[in-house]
Amino acid sequence: MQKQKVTIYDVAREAKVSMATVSRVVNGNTNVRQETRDRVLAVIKRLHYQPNAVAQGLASKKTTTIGLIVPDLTNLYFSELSKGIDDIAMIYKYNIILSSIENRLMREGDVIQGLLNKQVDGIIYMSNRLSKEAEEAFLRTKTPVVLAGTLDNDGHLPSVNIDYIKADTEAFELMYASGKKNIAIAVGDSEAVINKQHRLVAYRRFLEAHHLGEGHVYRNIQNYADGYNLYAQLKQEKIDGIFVTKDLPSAGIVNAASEKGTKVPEDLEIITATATDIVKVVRPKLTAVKQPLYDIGAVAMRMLTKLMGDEPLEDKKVVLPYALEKNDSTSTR
Amino acid sequence: MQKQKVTIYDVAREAKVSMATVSRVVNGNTNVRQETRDRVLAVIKRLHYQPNAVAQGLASKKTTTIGLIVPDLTNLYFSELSKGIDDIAMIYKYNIILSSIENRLMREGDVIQGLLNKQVDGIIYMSNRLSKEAEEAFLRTKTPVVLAGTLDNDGHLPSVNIDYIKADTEAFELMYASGKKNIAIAVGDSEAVINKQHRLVAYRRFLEAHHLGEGHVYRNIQNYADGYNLYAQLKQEKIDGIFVTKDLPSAGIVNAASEKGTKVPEDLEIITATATDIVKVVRPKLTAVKQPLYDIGAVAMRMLTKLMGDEPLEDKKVVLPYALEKNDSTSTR
DNA sequence: CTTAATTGTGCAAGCGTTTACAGCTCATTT
DNA sequence: AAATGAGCTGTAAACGCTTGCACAATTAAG
Repeated sequence: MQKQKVTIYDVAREAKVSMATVSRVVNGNTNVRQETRDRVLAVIKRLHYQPNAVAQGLASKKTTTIGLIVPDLTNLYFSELSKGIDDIAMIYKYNIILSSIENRLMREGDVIQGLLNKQVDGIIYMSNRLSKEAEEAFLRTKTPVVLAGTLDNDGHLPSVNIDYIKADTEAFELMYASGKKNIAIAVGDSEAVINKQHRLVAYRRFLEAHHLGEGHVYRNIQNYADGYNLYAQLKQEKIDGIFVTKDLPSAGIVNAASEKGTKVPEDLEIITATATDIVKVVRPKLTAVKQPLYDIGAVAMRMLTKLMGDEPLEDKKVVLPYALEKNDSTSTR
Repeated sequence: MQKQKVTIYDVAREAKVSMATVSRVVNGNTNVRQETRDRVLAVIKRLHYQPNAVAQGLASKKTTTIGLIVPDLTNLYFSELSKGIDDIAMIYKYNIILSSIENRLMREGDVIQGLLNKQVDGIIYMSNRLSKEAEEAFLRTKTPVVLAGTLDNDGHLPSVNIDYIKADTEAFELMYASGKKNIAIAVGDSEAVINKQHRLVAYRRFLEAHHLGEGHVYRNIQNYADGYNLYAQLKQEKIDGIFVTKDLPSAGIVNAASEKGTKVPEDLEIITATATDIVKVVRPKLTAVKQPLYDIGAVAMRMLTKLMGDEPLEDKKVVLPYALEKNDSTSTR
């Protein structure tokens, strides 16, 4: 990169004003005579002047950039969230630095430190699991942080979610209502806060409420193949209803069941916790908890803009409504 | 943001050296005595000094940040590409500024200018369609640009792709070989370079080669519903084979066909141009062109690092191999 | 033991902005 | 007519770092 072509200084010289005045014009400061403003704007246009955001960042200590921490973009759950974040960020003219924490090339703490070094004005974090080092880094820094579709253990950090316990309970009860008695749950990362402290808790409470015994918890069910392969075990353990936290494994189960002659929903009901496009592609269509992913992202970003602008937050923990979308993998009765 | 806690100046004072030396240590410059280096490193550690990347950027004119322009992250095609880019970027310690150009809140030229103002060291652009204003902006700037899974009209910009004409032809021939005579094509944006100058050209050539007449081109087939609704028309026009550029519409067609009693692949064969997870979820499984999306992204990013480091490029246009994955939506014979 | 070459280190001038603060010009008030 | 104050504009000091240049210290060569 060579020396910048046109700087604020060039504009100042051409417009016969000081850099300060040019800066004021660029930043929309009102304390500039209309006539002067017009002259400066004309020069800016003529010279194609564009402010150097890095220099602005250094001088003003604001970069209008936020960090977005995400485990896996190819997961529709996170990409939908990202879209909501991105749209609101664009409205408020923030750029997003994307930081993937999926591959273990870099420690999560270093990723966050890198963002902080770039002087981001704020951070949005999403992951099934808030790592200890991330949590510590967040509590240490003064840079605002919001969790989107993610929960921390002690609830210190601002976050946006749905009521997972309520949603899951509703799902379990739906299957129970159609007569299923051997209802299981399949989760991805069983140590993730959402699973450990919400989904699995809901499951246990459900079992107790109806005296259904120990139940069946399947862990580490992450992708299509995991679901497909899980089917054999479900059959063996005579599972007649299952709640699956991820969309792809749900599709795997359904497809395996269809191939092996198990009727869905008559012999096996399935509800998935994340309604994505997958849900309508697979046959039978999956009954699913429809999370307002886009909105979760959008609200999280809006919260972050408030925090970055030192505005007060009404609620630190925002809970958005969900819907249980009844399709063909549960009985319609 | 308050004034930075620990600056290079603090470290210099504590270590009894000049800022210049601290800077050299931080940047791994070899011209520092081991003893001095150790002393400085010790102080850095003790004070938890972290360099301010914005100041570094201003002084060095390098931000170790690249811009990534993408139309829609929830599209698996782009998120797979992004993953490849991200991984390589991380290896080379570049951060990624994500810029979505899907919503029309901002003109594409402004998005690019914003990236340039942030002094990104390079840009990777992906989109079905390289807009005129983007192309002009790219040719004007000295900042290196690489296209990933995208083509420009005149081939001036470095890019990474597969041979679409070859892949599509292979797909058409596969259907022709199983006896289909009324083969159609369904594209998303028919004005996109890839479609207009590659896929549709391949289609026309195929028709001519086998004297199949005018053929049928369906345009603007973008999502699941578009595909689902297209089925009626296919039936009416007695289409017996179709090549679809996107994955979700393909699934829509298959599902509609199954519901309406059309047998796939006996009565209707379908090949999709982009093999994503969707392909294996839908039944029958879709025959698909498997593009090496991750690799396209990775290679594009690697090319960009070379351009940013002023290294020479062996090839300006990289063409990666693809595979035609034969599944159940084409006859196995 | 001088002289030349090779490190190692500091000085200070940037990089392109923002932003107190001060000062100047006029209109308004007394 | 002097004083007050509002509205504009300029001066210059940051912001935190890199880097060319000069010079000191060390080592190698003659």
